[in-house]
Amino acid sequence: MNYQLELRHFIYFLAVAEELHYRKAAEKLFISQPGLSTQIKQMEEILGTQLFVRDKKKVSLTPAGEYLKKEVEFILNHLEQTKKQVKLIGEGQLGEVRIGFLGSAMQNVVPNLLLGLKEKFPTVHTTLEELSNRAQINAILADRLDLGFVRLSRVPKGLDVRPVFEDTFSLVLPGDHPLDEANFKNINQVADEDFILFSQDYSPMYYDTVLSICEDSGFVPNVSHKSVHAQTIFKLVENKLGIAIVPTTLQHGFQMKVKFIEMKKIKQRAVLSMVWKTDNRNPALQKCMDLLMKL
Amino acid sequence: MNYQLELRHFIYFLAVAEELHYRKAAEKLFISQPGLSTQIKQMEEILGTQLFVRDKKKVSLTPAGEYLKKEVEFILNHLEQTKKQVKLIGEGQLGEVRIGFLGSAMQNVVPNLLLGLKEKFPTVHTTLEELSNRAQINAILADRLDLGFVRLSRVPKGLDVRPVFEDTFSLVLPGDHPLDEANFKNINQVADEDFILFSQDYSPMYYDTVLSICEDSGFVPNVSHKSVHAQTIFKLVENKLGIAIVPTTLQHGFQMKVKFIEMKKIKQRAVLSMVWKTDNRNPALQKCMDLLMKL
DNA sequence: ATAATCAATAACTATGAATTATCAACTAGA
DNA sequence: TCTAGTTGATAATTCATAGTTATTGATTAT
Repeated sequence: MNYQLELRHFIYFLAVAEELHYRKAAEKLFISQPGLSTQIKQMEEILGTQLFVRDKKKVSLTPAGEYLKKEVEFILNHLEQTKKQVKLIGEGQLGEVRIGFLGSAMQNVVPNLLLGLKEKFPTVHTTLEELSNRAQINAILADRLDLGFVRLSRVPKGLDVRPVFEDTFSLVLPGDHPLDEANFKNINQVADEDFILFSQDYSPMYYDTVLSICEDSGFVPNVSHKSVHAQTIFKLVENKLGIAIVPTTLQHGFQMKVKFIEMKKIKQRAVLSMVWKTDNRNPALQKCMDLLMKL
Repeated sequence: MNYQLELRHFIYFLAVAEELHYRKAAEKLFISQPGLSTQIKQMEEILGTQLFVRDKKKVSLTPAGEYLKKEVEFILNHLEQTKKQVKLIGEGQLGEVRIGFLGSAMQNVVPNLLLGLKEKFPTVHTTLEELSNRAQINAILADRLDLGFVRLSRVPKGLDVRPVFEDTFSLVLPGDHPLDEANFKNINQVADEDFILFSQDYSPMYYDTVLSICEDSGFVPNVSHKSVHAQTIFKLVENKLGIAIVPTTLQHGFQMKVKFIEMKKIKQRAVLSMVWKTDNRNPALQKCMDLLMKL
């Protein structure tokens, strides 16, 4: 005698409220009329209110039933929507991917990913945050980020990495520097200059790589300044406070009195990788990764 | 294996989503852990989506589950509200009463009813419509009105009537008419004047009653004008186009150069009755009627 | 190792939804 | 005023399945 309301009740109720006829409603529901009768009666008992008036030969709604009908229509409709949404999210057709990236990834990889997402999965939303390598790794481990774009060769256990973009390095020189594309041969030519590099803790891999480039040429660079922003580095070069070595694509999007000399011959590459938590179950992330494989 | 989603599923789901722990959730729900496990699994099957990730020693929500949790919270909350509302409407504590009335009922009975409702059942709303006797009867029969205030002695089958207010009749005379409260004795004194009365089809009972008043005095009135609005009748009297006989309380609320002489001695009374459909199940109407019994 | 704790699985029980069969109340034709 | 044919409500029964107990396998902690 202490029953609970169930969706079944609502569906049955709505059928009767629409047909105002038990037998016809029962037929529509593919159940027997007595079953329907008892369920409606039970429902009235649960709610503590008469919902239908069964008068001589005709069924009609009470005001409470009238009210409930509207509500049930809303609830069942809302439910149907919810079911669809849940399914879509489960399939990764819908949802959110939280992306972190190094500033240098914004030149190329991240915009392409966003464009691809917009085209193939327009219902997948993204949040973007520019973060250092370390900050991205921490955020991913703490489940505050789904996907990161970093320059690291090794990542903590539980995370997966995969290179997505390889870039040559370019020398960054003041606009009026004697060296140019034509007379540049070897990085030894600038061995005595001051160097401006990205900070180690912003991207140790980059730092190590640049040092190894110099090492391969037989000198140790004199690092006078370190920074975390390309903008700052270029500004320092422009003001003749030193020269820099940066990933080639970084040059796009800045308007500075500096010149870039791409060093195609040196073997080191600036590798941008994506990182994610191995057990991340965000289905929208899967769609993202599929897309990145193709870029 | 073709199950239906039920509210039970939602309640179970929410418990697990909150506890993120099957055994604890099951305890909270007073069911066994295996039962809970199978129900959640079934739910995931119905929705076609994983809702929880059961990893080494810890349960967590998938994005789809995260979304569903919010929706379920909303739905269950909305449902609880609805249940309460339905109960209240069933008890007549809430709802709407559609009232029709003759203009003359607005002087006294209807305002008192509204005041009483506001005090005792502030959640019962009303809609008001000034309508003729006939229009009210039709509207009540067609279920467009719950309650009417009419001047009729007989009503069609299926409707109930009950007098709610008895009023004496008053003579309405131009302001400068020789007759007044002091020298008035008998309606015979105005037997030769022109009479202005409410139209028969607006209220046949009133019409008959006025005629019977005259008849009792031994004359047949000369009816020069008929109208449906007190305002019009008073205006005509003011302009000396005739005199009128109206229910006494009608005089309130008008500012006219007319004088009223209450005829307490004549036996006829202007009876205002309430009418309603015998089988009207609007519980808010019951509250209305209870109130009117006490007025 | 051992014990403890997690969720999942298997076999079983028992609740109660749904069925069939029937009834009582009413309507509409002969 | 008889049927015959509606209507929804009851009663007895069947049967699906939610929920139970008992157990397992996997993992963690001591």
